[in-house]
This record gives sequence, structure tokens and C-alpha cells, in this order.
Amino acid sequence: MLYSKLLGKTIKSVSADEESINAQYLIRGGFINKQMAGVYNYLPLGLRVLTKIQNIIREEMLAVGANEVLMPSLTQEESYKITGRDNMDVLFRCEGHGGTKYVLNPTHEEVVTPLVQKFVFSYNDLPVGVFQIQNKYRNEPRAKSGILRGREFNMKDLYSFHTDENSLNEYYEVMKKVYHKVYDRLGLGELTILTYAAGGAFSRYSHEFQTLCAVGEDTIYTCTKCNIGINKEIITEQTSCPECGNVDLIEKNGIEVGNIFKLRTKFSEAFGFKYSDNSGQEQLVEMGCYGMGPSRIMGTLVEVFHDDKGIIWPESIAPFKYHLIVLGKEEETFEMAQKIYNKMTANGSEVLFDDRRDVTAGTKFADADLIGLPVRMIVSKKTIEKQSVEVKKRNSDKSELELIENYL
RNA sequence: CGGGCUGUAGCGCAGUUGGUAGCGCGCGUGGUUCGGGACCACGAGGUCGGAGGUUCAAAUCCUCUCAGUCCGACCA
Repeated sequence: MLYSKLLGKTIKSVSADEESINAQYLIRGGFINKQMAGVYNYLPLGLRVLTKIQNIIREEMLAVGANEVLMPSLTQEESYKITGRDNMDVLFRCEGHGGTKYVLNPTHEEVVTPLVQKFVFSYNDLPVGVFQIQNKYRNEPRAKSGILRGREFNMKDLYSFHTDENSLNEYYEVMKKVYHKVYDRLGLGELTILTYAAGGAFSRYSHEFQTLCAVGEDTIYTCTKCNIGINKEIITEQTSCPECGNVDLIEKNGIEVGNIFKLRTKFSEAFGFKYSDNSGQEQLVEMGCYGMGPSRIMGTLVEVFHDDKGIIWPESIAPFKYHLIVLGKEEETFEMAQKIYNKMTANGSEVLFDDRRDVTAGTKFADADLIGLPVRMIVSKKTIEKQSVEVKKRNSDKSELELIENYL
């Protein structure tokens, strides 16, 4: 992609009101643009990051056999009356013709349960996992911290349906592993730990995945022996590590980047979702729910991977791998850079080419650092004299010359 | 939802005891620069968040309201 044609250039200053690192760098770098509190536009660079995160999540969900669907954002209020959740204070409400009331879904149990119910009748149809990647709407009393807590945000939500609790438990354990795999691929693996949190009406605990980070809004206690956390909200009832019994716990902050919990029969009961078992008897379906927010993960990545100059994207989700810079005004220098860009792009490399801009080298370097692509390449009169291009990694201070012909 | 702070040019900000609005960045034109956010000249761009009030006169004072943000509460 040509930087000169990109909608969303870097900007030097951002409002002093934006305190969070993720908001500052993402806005300054031209990744996102704020429309209002907790609601953001994703510009081309930001959308590429978000899409890469979504694709990694999607691949892993599909790999364990889940069905991807897309459910509506708009749902009749009636569905929430059935489950008794029509009084949730995070609901955004709206009205249609004739005063019909709708809500914008803050989560999709009320949609997915009746949907799956239409296609699942027998134990032969179970278990089944259904997920989507879609925007959620929650009227947060206080949106904050850039894209870490928004009123409209992107989420992968998966719902599993089972004949019995054992099947639910098995699936639940599979999802724990899959979640860890996703965080590994996102570059967050080492910092992200399984955390015990408050459960719902039918299970003692739910589990969160917390990325350890000083600015995280959750307080968790981590076990010094195993890689497990305990959310502060349950620390009065759970004062030791649930997995190893260790009472030596350290307080840390975390960003909740995932949450899984067992719904059991709460929603199947509300909608009368039953299946026929192998003796022909009707039984309630057991359910689990597994959430993960790509937009929040994007913010988390910036909070975790940055320095005083800008973002340092992990390669797996960087919007482009290479940031190609051409220095100097000589036509032949530009042509060489253009040739390299064409060749690399044709070979499938993802290159952001800072092509023709009448700015100084320093500006281009500063922009490259801010945008944070993994590899910076420079073509200039100097490098061409040495038949080479200068290559530098964003996370390193060292640069080296590589032969131009390697890129042609 | 409580408490604090903030709304002035596209963005970031200044604006004194009320007297009719400025700076930086960015943008346009021309020129000098060209390996770590260069510089000069000229130029375009604002009914000062909104409504009402006080006053000869309001960005400035008063009331209400909307919005942003931080702290707290809340957060399947």
C-alpha cells in the first residue's frame, strides 16, 4: 500500500484528555478515530490489525469444529423479556414503526439459543459450537481507556450446546486450550493467564484470561507456583490457588481479554430448548459461552508492546510487515524503491511504501516508529551506491545492509 | 449514577480588571533544505459547544443544558 494514498496519516498531537497509551498511539498513528466516547472508527491501518486478530481467532475456532455464523445486532425486546434480562442497564434500546421495541445486543444468548433450537432436535446433533465475530453494544456508564472499554466493540462470542454436563465440561477444557493458543499466536501468550472469577447462577467460577499489564483495570492475585490468577472479586472466598493450593499470591493488574463460563440450562430453560435423548426422552440442553474481544485485544497489544516512540506490533498482527522508506529526491532512487515495492508486493509480502512525500528523513523515521511495523527498509542514494537496502527491525536499534538483488 | 477538570480554526492550545480573537501544528502557493519530527515568505480557515440572562458592550460574569475526560460506583 502506498502511504501517500492512505486515509489516516500520522498526527503529532492528540488531546490531553486521551490519557491511555493505546488511544494516544492508535489515534496518532492513524489506526483509529474517535467518533464519541467509547465509539471509534477503524481506519485502514487499524482495520488491518483488527482483521488479523479476528482471523487468528477465527482459524482456531474453526479448527475445533465450531460453526461460524453472523447474527443480527438488532433484536426485538421480547426476546429479553423471555429470559428476564430486559431490565439490564447496559441495554441500548430503540423503537421501530408502531412503537415496536428493539435492543442492540450486548451479547447473543437471546439470539443464538432460539436459532440453534431450530436446527437441533436430537442427541445426534450435539454437541455443537456456534460462534460469530461481530460488534456488541453496551451502554457502559463509563467508557474509558481508548478501545479497552467501549460502548460499541468487536467481539468473538462462541456458544456451545451439549447433552449433559460432562460434555459441557469437556468442551470447556478444550476452549481453555484453544484460548491459550490464540493468545500465543497474538504474541500475548506469556503475559496472559487463566484467572478464576465469579461464576453465574449455575457454576461456582467462571474463567477469565487476563493479560498482565500495569494499566489493567482488574486486580488479580497470581499464584507464585503455577500460572494461575484469582480475580479480586472472589478473593474473600478463594484465598489460595484453586489449582495447587498455594497461599502465596501476588497482586497484579490485568486486562480481561477473554471470559468463558458455563451457562448450564439457564437459557435452554427460558426458551424451552430440549433434545431427544437415546431413549426418546426430552432433556434440556446444556450450554457454555466463550467470549473474546478483538478490539480490546488490539488496545491491549498497544499497551503491552510500545516504547516512547510508538507501537511495536508483533509480526502476526502488524498491519504490514515492511515499512519501505525512500530518501532523497533523485528520480533513480525513487524508481529503485518502486521496483523493490512492486517485486515484494508481487511476491506476497505486505509492504507499506512511504513513497512520495515532501518531508524530511526524520519525519519519515518518526512516522515509521510510531506506526510500528516489524521491519523498516530504507532505500537511498547511499544504500544504492552499496547495491543494498538498509534493514532495521522495530524492536532493535541495529540496522544492517542487505543486497538489493535479494529483493528484486 | 456521584465528585473533579475541560469545551476557542482540521488537530493541539493561549486569551489579563468584560471592549469585538491569537499561537503552534497541519493545509495551499513560491523558494531554500534533504539520513532522526528543517526553514523563509505569502495565503486560506473560527457566529469562542448550545440556549437563555446581566451589560452600552460577553470567549470572559450568571443560570440551564449538551459533550469530552479523570477518580469512584457499576461491569456474563
